Amino acid sequence: MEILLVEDDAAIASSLQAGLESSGMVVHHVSTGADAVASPVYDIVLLDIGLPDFDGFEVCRRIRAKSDVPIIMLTARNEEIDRIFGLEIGADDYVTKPFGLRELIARIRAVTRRRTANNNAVSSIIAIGRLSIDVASRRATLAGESLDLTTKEFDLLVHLAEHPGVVHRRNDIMESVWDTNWYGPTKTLDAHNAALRKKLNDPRWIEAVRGVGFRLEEPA
Amino acid sequence: MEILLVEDDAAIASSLQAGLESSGMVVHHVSTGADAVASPVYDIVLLDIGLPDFDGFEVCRRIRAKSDVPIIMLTARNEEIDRIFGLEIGADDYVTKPFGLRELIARIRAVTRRRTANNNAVSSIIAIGRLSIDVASRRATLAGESLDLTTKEFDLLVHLAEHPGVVHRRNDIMESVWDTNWYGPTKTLDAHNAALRKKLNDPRWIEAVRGVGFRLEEPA
DNA sequence: CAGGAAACTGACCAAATGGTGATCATTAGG
DNA sequence: CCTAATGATCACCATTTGGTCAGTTTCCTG
Repeated sequence: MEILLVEDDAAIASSLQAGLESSGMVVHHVSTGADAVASPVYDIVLLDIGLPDFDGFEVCRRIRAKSDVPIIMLTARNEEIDRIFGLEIGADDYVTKPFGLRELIARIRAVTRRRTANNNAVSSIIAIGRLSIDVASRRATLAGESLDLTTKEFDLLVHLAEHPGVVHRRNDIMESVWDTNWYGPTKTLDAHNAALRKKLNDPRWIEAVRGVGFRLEEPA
Repeated sequence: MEILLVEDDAAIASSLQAGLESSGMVVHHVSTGADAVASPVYDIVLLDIGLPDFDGFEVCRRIRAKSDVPIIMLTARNEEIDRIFGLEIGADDYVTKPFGLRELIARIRAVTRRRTANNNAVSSIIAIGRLSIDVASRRATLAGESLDLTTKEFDLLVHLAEHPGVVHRRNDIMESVWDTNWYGPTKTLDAHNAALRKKLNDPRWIEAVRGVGFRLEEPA
């Protein structure tokens, strides 16, 4: 865990640095906002609000402009909480002085844990050529354009997209999307398939394999 | 208040245990570092430094690796204080033997009080565009304006905001906010959802995904 | 204890969605 | 080239779902 500590008070900085390093963290210390903005990207930023050159809010904004790194603000007075809040800068958390080292470490862990947890939840994206499907947020885009799909259309697309290029049998699709493996005389699947094809613009996205089922693949 | 007492001297341990229990605390006693590390999490740990297997510093470090529980070190000799300081292990306080029971109890109270007080001063922020939510202090602002939300509205907002952009199923929302996964014919969720939308000014903040649930996202 | 805010509920409505079968088009195989 | 089988398309109808609202109950505060 590599930390960027932005703090102009030398006493506070060295004490924090010692404490954090004894917990196995690597601390890079800078004392001005300019240095902070110019620094490479670390795992997390601890940012004091009272800085000599420009204030912590501005630093926060500039870091955010180029990176998504977690930021914890260190604030001296309680009143500053309201300012943080009002400004709606992109900090992940804040700690008010005086704070214990334990508090701070716990916060660092919490923020990074939250970050990675969120990333995991978002990483359910299927990409097939120009087609991109985010299963968790139930959205699909084609060549950057958002597709407006109904529930069944989306489920059908996901089922096909989970194994692009392979043929899915009608029974399997019915089981996965409609919770029944019975494919009667109805045209339900075909109807939704048709709707999906139309929204994909090019019907070749979904190829019918006669007597078997369907296959999803990017048109040549 | 449940206490984990880590002490290998049987005489000291039983005397401490009796004293603490007469003050209304529940004491779990183990006599080795291995047992201490393997114990579940209690409200506070009293940790003797002179242990038979590995020393108290090591135990402290290992407990810290997995938990944020307050720790008070019990040290026999004054010189050890320096070691505690120098090592900056994550102990919250220490008392030197011999110590009075009254003093120990006072320290326990002080540490736990400090802990909870600090927790109040520390908070975590979820920011989604112009919307900012402070979960701990239960406040939300939109474009700098404070939002006046009811309990359920706030809980609902937090649940959605923890994963912005992803679709939350009605069942999941009910479970998280209402402690029931049953979504009957009632319109409870919809009613609160409507109220929240109104307070967010723009109904597009919360998008309904038909047949599935809801998604929170900043309107374009 | 009274008043008011919050929470819950069920009825109602409008719109989106899904299912159906008739009909048309295409393909495979003889 | 013909036919049977399969897939595609379309319009229509029933159902489901979400949004709104008003009325009632519950809870909290002064």
